Amino acid sequence: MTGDGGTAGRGGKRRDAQRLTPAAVRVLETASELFYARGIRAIGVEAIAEEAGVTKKTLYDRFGSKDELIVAYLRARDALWRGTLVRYVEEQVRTPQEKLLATFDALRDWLRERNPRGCAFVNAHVELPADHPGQRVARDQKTWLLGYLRDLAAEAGAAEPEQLAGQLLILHEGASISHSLQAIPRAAERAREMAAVLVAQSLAPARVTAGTR
Amino acid sequence: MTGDGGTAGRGGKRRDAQRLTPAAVRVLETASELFYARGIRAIGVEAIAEEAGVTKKTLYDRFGSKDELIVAYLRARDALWRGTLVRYVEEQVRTPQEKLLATFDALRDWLRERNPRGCAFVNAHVELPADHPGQRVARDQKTWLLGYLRDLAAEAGAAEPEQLAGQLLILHEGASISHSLQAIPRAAERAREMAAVLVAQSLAPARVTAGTR
DNA sequence: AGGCGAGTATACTGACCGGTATAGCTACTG
DNA sequence: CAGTAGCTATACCGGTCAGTATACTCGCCT
Repeated sequence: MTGDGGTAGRGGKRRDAQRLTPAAVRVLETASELFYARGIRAIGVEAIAEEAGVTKKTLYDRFGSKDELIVAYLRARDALWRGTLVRYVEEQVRTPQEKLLATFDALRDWLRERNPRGCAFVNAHVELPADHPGQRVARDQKTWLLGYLRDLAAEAGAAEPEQLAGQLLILHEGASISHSLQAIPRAAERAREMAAVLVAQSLAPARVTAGTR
Repeated sequence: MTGDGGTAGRGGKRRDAQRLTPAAVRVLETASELFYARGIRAIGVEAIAEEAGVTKKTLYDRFGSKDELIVAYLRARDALWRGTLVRYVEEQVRTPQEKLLATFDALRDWLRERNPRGCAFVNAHVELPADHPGQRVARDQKTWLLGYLRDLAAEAGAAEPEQLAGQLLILHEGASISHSLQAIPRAAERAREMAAVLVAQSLAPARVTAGTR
């Protein structure tokens, strides 16, 4: 027993929903699909409720408002991608620098499988107003990824992990968008090729020195 | 010569508005600012008309519908960015490979000056439904940029211009998005650094004898 | 036994938004 | 001089959408 039980002493009505009811799970799953596939602003709560086989009342009882549902959607997606990425990277025995490159393999699979519209956080950032709580989730996601890449870069012995991580993040975002726009075939693979060059360069004492400064 | 992107209107109706009336110019300028700054879906025609000092009737007389106004906005922005980029690249005497890198300097200035929300076409692509006519304008923009980069790459004597152009496009998009998300400071500069490495590598492979023509 | 959490069903409100209608004004031009 | 292009002003329509209200059912847990 977590002991948190609802001993009525609390005035505030908490709806944080750590544990979701079955209906809430369906709502969240449906919302995730529709928000991602057709855009957050483009889809209404009515459509979500209907598609989830739930009444609007239930939706509002569980999530409080569309804005909160949006945040829940982004958080769920955040957790999903983090898990997928880290699992992919750690899955096999790899050298640290192979791990850095493996993040692009993970991205390739992720985009290929069921994410034609690119990064949900970038999309949310574009769609939502600047002061929407979802913006924070989106930024946190990028901050986390940057940190993860930095850690891997440091582990690999990069000369300047922070800088390399920044470069790789740009490649991730660029590949994601280019895929979504269908501007370039196999964008993730191309980003990986670039990453390979940069990682190699960052690990080898400067030789090329393209330094136009 | 880049095969120009085309965008030739097929069997267009009237109201193509090559020459805009003074009121139409104000509407388009206002719409451009508001659509870009706050999002296409977030802003209504009423707000645009009011801000432009124009009645809704005039707006509809000139542009027909919000969708057509959106297309006009995207086309105008397309022309603006193409002009700015090409002018920047051709402005000074540069070697072909300096031109490739200069596109990132142009991007840096563009983002720094008045475009904190990144690429308007990426934003439009995210905001608009898949079958919206604006999607075509957005894709054409990317196709043009890819072609422009390919031509510069070929001019510079890159081993595989198409491939290099694709890489550089990914870098452009990645820098743009990273800037917009404020995930990385000086994203365009970092993208330029990466581009420098890739360009150097693309020109140097298999002892090219560096025929600096 | 009974209370409550979770849910269904349906109807409703209030705001906003894209687009239309009507009426009138001014300046140019054939 | 009359017609028309370009414009203002205002009111209105129909639809959509977030969110609320009411009333009722079912099953679990004290």
